[in-house]
Amino acid sequence: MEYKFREIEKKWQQHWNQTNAYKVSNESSKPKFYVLDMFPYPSGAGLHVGHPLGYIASDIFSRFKRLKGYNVLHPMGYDAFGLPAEQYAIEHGVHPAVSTDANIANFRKQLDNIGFCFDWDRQVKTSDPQYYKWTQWIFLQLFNSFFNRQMQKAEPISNLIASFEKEGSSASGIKPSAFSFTADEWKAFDDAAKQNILMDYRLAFCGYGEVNWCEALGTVLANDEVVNGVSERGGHPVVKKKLRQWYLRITEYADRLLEGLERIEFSDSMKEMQTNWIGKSSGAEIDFDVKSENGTVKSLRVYTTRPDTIFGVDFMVVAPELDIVEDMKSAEQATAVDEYLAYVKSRSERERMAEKRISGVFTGAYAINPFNGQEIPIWISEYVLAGYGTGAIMAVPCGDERDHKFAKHFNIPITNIIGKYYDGEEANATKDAILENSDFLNGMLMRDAIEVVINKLEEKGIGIRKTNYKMRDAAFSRQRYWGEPFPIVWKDGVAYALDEKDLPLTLPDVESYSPGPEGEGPLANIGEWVNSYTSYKTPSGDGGLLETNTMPGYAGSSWYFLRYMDPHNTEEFCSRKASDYWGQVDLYIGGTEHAVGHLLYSRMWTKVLFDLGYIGHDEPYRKLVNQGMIQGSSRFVYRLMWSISGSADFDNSKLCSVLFSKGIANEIQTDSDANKKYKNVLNEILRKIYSDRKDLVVREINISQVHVDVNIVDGYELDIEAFKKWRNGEYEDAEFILEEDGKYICGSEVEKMSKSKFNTVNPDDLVNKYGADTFRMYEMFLGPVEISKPWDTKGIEGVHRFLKKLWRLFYDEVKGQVWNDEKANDAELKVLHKCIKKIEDDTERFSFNTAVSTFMIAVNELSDLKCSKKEILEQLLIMLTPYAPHVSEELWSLLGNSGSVLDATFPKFEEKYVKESAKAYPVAINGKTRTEITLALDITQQEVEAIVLKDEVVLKWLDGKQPKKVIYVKNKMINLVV
RNA sequence: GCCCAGAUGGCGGAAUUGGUAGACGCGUCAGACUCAAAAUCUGGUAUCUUCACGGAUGUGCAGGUUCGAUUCCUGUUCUGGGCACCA
Repeated sequence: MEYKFREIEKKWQQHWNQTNAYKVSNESSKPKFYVLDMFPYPSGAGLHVGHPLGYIASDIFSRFKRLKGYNVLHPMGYDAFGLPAEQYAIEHGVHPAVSTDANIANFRKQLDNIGFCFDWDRQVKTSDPQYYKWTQWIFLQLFNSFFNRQMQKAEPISNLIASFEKEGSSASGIKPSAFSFTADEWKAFDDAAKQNILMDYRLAFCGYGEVNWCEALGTVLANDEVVNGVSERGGHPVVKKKLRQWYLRITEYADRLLEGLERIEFSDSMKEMQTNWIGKSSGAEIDFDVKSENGTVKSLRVYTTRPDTIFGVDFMVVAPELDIVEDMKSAEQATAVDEYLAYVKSRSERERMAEKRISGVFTGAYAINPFNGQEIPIWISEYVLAGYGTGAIMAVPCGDERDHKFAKHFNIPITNIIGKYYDGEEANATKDAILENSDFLNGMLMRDAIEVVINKLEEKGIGIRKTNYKMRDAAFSRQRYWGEPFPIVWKDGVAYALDEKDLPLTLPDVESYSPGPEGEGPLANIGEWVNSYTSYKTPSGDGGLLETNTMPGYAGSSWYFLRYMDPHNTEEFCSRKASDYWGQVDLYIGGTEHAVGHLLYSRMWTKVLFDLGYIGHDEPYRKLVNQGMIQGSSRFVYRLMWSISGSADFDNSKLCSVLFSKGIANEIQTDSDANKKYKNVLNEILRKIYSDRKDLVVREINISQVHVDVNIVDGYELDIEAFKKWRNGEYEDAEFILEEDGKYICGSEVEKMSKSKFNTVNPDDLVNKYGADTFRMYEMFLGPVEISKPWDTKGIEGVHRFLKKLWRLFYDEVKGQVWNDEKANDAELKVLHKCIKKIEDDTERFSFNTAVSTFMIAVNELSDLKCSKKEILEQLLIMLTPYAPHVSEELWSLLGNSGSVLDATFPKFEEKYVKESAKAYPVAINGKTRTEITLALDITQQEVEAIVLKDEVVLKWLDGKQPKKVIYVKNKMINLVV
């Protein structure tokens, strides 16, 4: 009886399906455990072997927790809105809903192949109106809330209105705003004025922001679609354009997002990334008087974390896109400024930050140092971004590297305020220097001077203490079709929320996915839809136009973990009872690429829902495990680019492809003799094709490196026959220049796994060849789940062999059943319990690769002991269930068990079976291990010294000398210091 | 440019708290079984050196702390991820 994995896997997948083995109930006496995978986008390319890595890890953990007696929620669904589906629609005319559903069906089939324990009854899809109804509903909660700074929480906007009615704009607990009014004035405002003010406080609000505008395509492009400043498609120029946008006021939650990190188990690096993204800093805002030609700009406000360096300011830098630049420029500098502005407009933020080349222009205006009246030139440069701080900095070259380079480049004189700490060559950002050339700060330690200056600024009324955040409010709209419509109607320039009873506001079908006028989304082209709420009642009258932006990709994924708890609820996004039962996600598995996007947004949404009383916890994920990325290992062939001299009138199309094996290609490029030799070879090939054309000769050998499908390469050796059939026979007539041993060897490189690089490996093929159990275990065996590594299919045989070896402990091909009911002996029990301990520990700490090794060791040892005892094997099967559920269930049932192994109880480790009384200690002399001595575990230091000093090897190394010290660490090692 | 991570045999990796570097698997070499092959089994396999016993070197690179460093510290190189409209 052999291991027929295909039959076994099919049989049990069907069985589990029929018996609803993975159905999870919200009612259970067991403790709950919630395991979640990051929401997948159902891409048209389907799954490659990199995708299931995290799913297998979470599946193992879910099954493990189930064996440990938990009620485990492990759902799966689809983040189905997104750009690729829309792009596909533009190119192929297929409705995104149709292509998305096809992708989902394919995705699902691929997942099912691998045998996951998802409860598919709970599947969600963000593009389903029954789902996005609640995304819109939550948006309305954000729209109808403001952040009460005093309470540090979101509250209904009606509270704010009540405060305004009582106290006007001086109401306590609200953020500073440009609006200033009394309670009476507030009451007298018309609705439009009131709404305008409220918009400044809403957690979801409207503002203006810059987008990548491509005039030629008439559309707004994602950052992804802009490469080197031009559109990816067509290479058209891209400039920045201001458009009305929706935003989420995530900055109000900056401190809560920081504080929450202390209460959740994310890796330190992940917390660091989020902390850095939020970028909290403290310093001061300082107003400088401005002297400019036309005098329209009176002052310039800068933000600095180092007010102590105020006397080291040698120039100012203003973000070029700020409006004041226009008013500050002098007549003489106007042309240079305008040219520079045009340049900056074509630059993306990323390019500006990454730019090493220093650029900038003097505006012709000066700022006045408020303490000593010194005139400071005001420059503009792309390295200062409008979005951070006030968009203007005071540059202190002796203390800041960027400022220093800028000053050196433009020959701006540098004031040294830190004495010997500055060497004239490199800036020094120290806070430990004693200040010089600093007026009233002279002689003061810099770190002390910070406070002194801030106090002085506030006293003189020219500056304030200021906490700043690098994080900006999150842009929350897209000029696209395939996303959630906003439940907003515009009337006379005012945005009004739709009534909850009108949700969902469904996405209309469109004929064309091209953008509307002025960069608006495609919805703007459907007048019928935009006007469909004309009878809608707003407080300022009837009618209005629907918002034509749609929500971004992260809208639906910011709360999906809550919907899984109560996916069919038609009354609420998730009942409080369900969210109280499941609570936080206990284990969240996904890649680090979401470190600062999704993981911050969903944390914010959770906090808002918590503040408003809809859920009982304010952090969505208790523990996060980051899976590494599986990279592709690409293979290359080296193709000749024909270069022929002679008469030009020959038929190019007759030329065949010539492919050099890697070694030959290298040789040709590095060795002139080889080059000559292969020219002759090529000339012979040429003769074969053009027997009548002796005048044609190969001029030079140029070789291009071409990706080849990794699936037709065995290791590095190309399967030439398969290659000839590849790409519809493109290389059918190719000539191959092989290595001496007759092989064609490919080049290789580790790159991102992607279809275009022909380095994707499809899990379906591997499951078909080796089975899901082998595939699952092999993915885990590759290495730690958190680490990125290249995929290599080679080792999968080893894991498959392991499962066959396991099978042979139960059934022999010749003898049939070998398992028996004999009583286990001490050696066998020791193997089992060593295994229990290690599997339990390794699984708990997500060290799945070492767990697989442990299974291998156990099976090897049991094979050596010729142990086929049910007493031992049965326990082993339970432990193996999370990793290889199909074979475990099959053998479990063959052992005569009636219930499913999925519901067995994880074996209990017992110390007494593994207890040792002695240990073979490594003995080192001066830290170098020289021998090994076996000692009892309860031995004393004196006894150790006595025994060790009699050892022959030790005596040889001591060479008659007395050891200075004998270090004995119980259960570890012995070291003699000479 | 900024933030984060990683680097160990021919390859993937192990070493959980500073204590025998290379578990386990792949590959490879030798052997057994076989008419042969596959499958399976047994043994070897970091590098250099030695007939051998053994010795020396060795965890990206350069330093440091320690009786002892893959592990801690400082600097550095390369590779990967993110940088606000891919998801």
